[in-house]
Amino acid sequence: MTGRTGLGDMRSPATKGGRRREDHPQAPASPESTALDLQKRSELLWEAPPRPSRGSKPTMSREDIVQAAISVADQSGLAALTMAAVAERVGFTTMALYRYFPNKEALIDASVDAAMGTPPPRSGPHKGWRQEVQGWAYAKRAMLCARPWLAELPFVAAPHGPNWLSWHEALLEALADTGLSPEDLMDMLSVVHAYVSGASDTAISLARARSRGMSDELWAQAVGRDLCRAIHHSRYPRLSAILTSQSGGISDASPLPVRAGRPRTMEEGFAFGLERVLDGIALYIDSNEGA
Amino acid sequence: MTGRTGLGDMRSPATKGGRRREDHPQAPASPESTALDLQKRSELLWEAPPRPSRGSKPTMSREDIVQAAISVADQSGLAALTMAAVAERVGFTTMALYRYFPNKEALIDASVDAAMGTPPPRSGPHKGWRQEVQGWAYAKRAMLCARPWLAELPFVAAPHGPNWLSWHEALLEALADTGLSPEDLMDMLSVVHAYVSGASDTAISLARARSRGMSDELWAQAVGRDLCRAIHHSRYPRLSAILTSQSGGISDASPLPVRAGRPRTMEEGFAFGLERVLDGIALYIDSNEGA
DNA sequence: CGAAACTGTGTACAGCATACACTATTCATT
DNA sequence: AATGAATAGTGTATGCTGTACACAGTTTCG
Repeated sequence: MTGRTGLGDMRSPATKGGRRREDHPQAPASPESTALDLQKRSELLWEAPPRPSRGSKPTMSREDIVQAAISVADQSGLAALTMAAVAERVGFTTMALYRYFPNKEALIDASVDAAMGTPPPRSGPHKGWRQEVQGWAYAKRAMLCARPWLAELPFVAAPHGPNWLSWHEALLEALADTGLSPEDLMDMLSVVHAYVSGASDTAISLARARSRGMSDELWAQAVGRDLCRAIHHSRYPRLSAILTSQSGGISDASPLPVRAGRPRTMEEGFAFGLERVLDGIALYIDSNEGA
Repeated sequence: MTGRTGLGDMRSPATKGGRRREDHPQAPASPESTALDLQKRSELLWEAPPRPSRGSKPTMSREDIVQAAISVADQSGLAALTMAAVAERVGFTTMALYRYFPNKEALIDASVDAAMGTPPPRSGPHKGWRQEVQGWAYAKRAMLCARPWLAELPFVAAPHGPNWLSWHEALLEALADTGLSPEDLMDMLSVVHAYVSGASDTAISLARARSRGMSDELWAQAVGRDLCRAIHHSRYPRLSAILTSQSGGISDASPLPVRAGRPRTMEEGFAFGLERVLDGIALYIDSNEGA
């Protein structure tokens, strides 16, 4: 959900430029072709095509290209992640990349999974589900903030690569000692995942602004400004009341989420929310234990 | 967070095409210019420029253009939302749009806020925070699923328009009888918002697939396929165990989130998670009441 | 009336993903 | 060793994109 900034054009349903022999002008992509696309993408992500025996050897590996793509996105954001930019980084012409990936979408699929990495391994023994889930949540949030461009890509549910699965595996491991049924486990996984994703949006946005050279103060100011418009509108009585409720209200430079009184940092807000979510999960686990 | 599909190129940090007089080749956009951009965008969203007295009257209103943009995105997705497509819809040449909005970003800012609409008004009296928040959550989820392209835009925290604020206002109203402090209210708002956003990603992705003409079965199949790859990998023992845990494991056509045994629908999964979150919030409210 | 300010049009352009034709390379088969 | 097929990377061209700029027509103020 939610606000947005720099974004490069990605993953068009129909191919973007170029010609397409059988493109019906307005057809919304036939179900079959779309489904096949998803399958192809998934296969490309999971199955390395066999190295052909004939012909000259490739200079680079797919992994090299992916690393180049990631470093471009890390340095300059998703909008800068163009085939030309990646090609230049590896010392290729643009078209050479198409020997490694059939299109930009496939390259991004691979880059996303690689950039996600794997969750940090647990150091000691299992410390109990609550602490383990907390650790997972912070790790995931940190990963997203470290590569804010990952969150700029719209969710399509598929394809999901090896690393994506490994984050899920880790969360299931964190929940190992809860004694929940498989169905409940999957649901809990969804809850935690949903909260962490949703709650990280703001931090990710800040990370993005930072990487574009914007100071934290400037960013907070920009975000606070919109919120503060509520103050002068009768349409937002409660928001207005909260924003003016304490200590002289909100200065223009107040951090976001804007808070009167003792200001809480974004991290504190995340931790606070996570505690609520974990409390709710704990309640369910406890009530289940007797059964 | 999350997977992804068709997406149109949007909101580049530096303007996309065209020339830019003072474009330093690699400059990451100076802090000042970025901040000014955000301020300009916010102003465009909130302040209607005064109608000039001289010159011919505009044929359309900004609102007309926005509606055209929304209907293009509704019908054909975000990738199809191009200046040319919008112009054609209103019967203009492409360039005429620039008399109404300085650039595509501004048009999208306005379209996003308009498309978000306002939360449905409460019909009866306040039914207690829990039920009210629940209603809000379902309304927001429904809104996002109805316009899945909204969730394809990456979050930038700013600018936030009038309707965006109105959703927040409504959530605060739902929380009115909790007796929470302003700071706690804002945090609770963040928690609920985060869960709803994050937990709707999958449903939104399905909605997007649907609007592209993909059947639910096909979509579920595509999503399930990746998950099921875990089964054959020793790297994902827990995921694998869950997926094979019951009733012959997961068929290729199983719905997502994939669940063994009694399958739960996506909506049930959302409801389940929401209950956990609300439980956690309730716990906090109750423990606060004594204090 | 005429100048100023505005509206919508036409044209131009750089950047994008990518189709296609090409040369150079390297192995498998003879 | 010689030959031919499959491959790697290059070069060029195309359609689409957002948008700068110059223009023609319209309206209103001085």
